[in-house]
Amino acid sequence: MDSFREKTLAVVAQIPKGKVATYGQVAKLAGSPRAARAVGRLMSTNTDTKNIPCHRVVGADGLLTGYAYGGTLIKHQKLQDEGVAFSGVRVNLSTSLWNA
DNA sequence: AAAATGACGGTGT
DNA sequence: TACACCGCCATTT
Repeated sequence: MDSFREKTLAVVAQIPKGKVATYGQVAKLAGSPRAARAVGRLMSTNTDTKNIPCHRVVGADGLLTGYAYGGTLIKHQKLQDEGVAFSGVRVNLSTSLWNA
């Protein structure tokens, strides 16, 4: 499928370890700069956690959201374990934002 | 085919 | 700075 969801999943799969991307960034790379919502929806419905590191996708301000596997706590834990810098409850985008 | 939903984002109050 | 509302896009029912 060449659907937007396939592209989105592909983009997320390209996020390097120790880095994170915002929904808006992923959506933009997928081909629709305003499809941040669509991206999040796809993650929640598909939960391709085995193939897609959705835990590396955070909000525009670095705030962790959702994560259908075990909540934001697991997401936060995984990111931190990968070397992502955290600023309290949110990711330090200044140092851990994925620069495509 | 149409309406509703959702892990967002930006702006306004 | 915090809360609320509207707008955007794609998927699902």
